[in-house]
Amino acid sequence: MKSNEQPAVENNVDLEARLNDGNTNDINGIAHSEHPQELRLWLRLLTCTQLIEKHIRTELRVQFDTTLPRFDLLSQLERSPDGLKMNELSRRMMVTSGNITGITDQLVTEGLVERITVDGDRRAFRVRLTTKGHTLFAEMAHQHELWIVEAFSTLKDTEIATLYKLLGNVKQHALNTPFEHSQKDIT
Amino acid sequence: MKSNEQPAVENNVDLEARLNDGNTNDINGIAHSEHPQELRLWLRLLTCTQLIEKHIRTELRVQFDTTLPRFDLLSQLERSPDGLKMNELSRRMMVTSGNITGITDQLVTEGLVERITVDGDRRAFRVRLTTKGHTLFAEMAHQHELWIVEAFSTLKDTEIATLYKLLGNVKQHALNTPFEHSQKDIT
DNA sequence: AAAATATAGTTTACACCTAAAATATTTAAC
DNA sequence: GTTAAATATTTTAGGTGTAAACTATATTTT
Repeated sequence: MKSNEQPAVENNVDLEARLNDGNTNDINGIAHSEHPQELRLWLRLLTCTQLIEKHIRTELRVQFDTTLPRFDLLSQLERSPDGLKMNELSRRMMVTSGNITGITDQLVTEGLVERITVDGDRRAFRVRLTTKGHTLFAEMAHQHELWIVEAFSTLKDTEIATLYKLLGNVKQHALNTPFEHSQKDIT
Repeated sequence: MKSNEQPAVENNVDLEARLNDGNTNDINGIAHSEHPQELRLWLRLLTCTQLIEKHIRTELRVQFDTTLPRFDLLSQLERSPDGLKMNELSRRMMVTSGNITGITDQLVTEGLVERITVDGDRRAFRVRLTTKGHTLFAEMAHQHELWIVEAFSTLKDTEIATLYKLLGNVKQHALNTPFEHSQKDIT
């Protein structure tokens, strides 16, 4: 009776399946395809992020009836008592400004943030936490921290530090290597 | 003249902004909030994944006029000459089966995959690469590998191995800790 | 000052993604 | 052998994400 198994989490996660095993290599194709190490790392990075992210999304939905993007936006606002402009939110959250418009609309409807006009620039708004938003975010952030700590509880402090440092290199490299396409060399 | 700066990539990425600096800690609030290390790591992990993923999405769109989910689905099929059932794709890609339906529809329209009936089970389909799909995927996968190798080119082999191993621990921990909610202990 | 450009934000069209309900079929139970 | 439960897939409704077009305001150029 295979009735009550875990729904999807118990299963293998085979994102990492699309890789040559090293055995099944065709004899002449070895030289050109000598980089599966990076591919493996990328798929694992992706899997880790997705697993943790899905967990957080579920908890936010079940416990607070909200979503990750909304939480993230509140999170950005929390340390800016005067609020942030829409384009500043867009930049910090690495999403398009159209997207910020939608999420902000949701949060305004829920009464958690408010749009405030900016003196001297009638195009712009500042988005600011309401009292209700501030209070609610505090609760959520506390829980959120517990989930994250749990997610990495399998690592020692030194290992966390190592991960942090190595990923810092990856991050900087990504930021310094913008796009092949916008590489309009001035030469 | 601040005219032609890089559009968004040159900017700081401030996902990691929502953290106590360690300096600005209120004196009495130190004890309870002693876990920002994990939070920092999480935000950095997220930033790395997002930067690389956005890059890949852009390249796939510009160079091949396709999307990451479609590429991923083709990728899953590539090593299964007989195809995979929808629910198997769903499991491997960690997305809902409804989602697989949509992506498969797209790929069928593009002529890259085909739905094949399964003998003895008229509910199920196997999805299989067409010749066209197989050929096109080979090109894309080659480029994809180059992008990924580039993304991690700042790391030494030993560092890649370290990252891979530590993330393996995180992944296993996430897989072994399903959901607080579905934790129906048999005890 | 008028014209050209840049910027802030919204809207539109479309792809993804989810959870939940609906369909169709298969398997298990009685 | 009919009913009940499980399985495979699709459909539906709604939130999130993008790129590109659009509106309105600011700034720069001439």
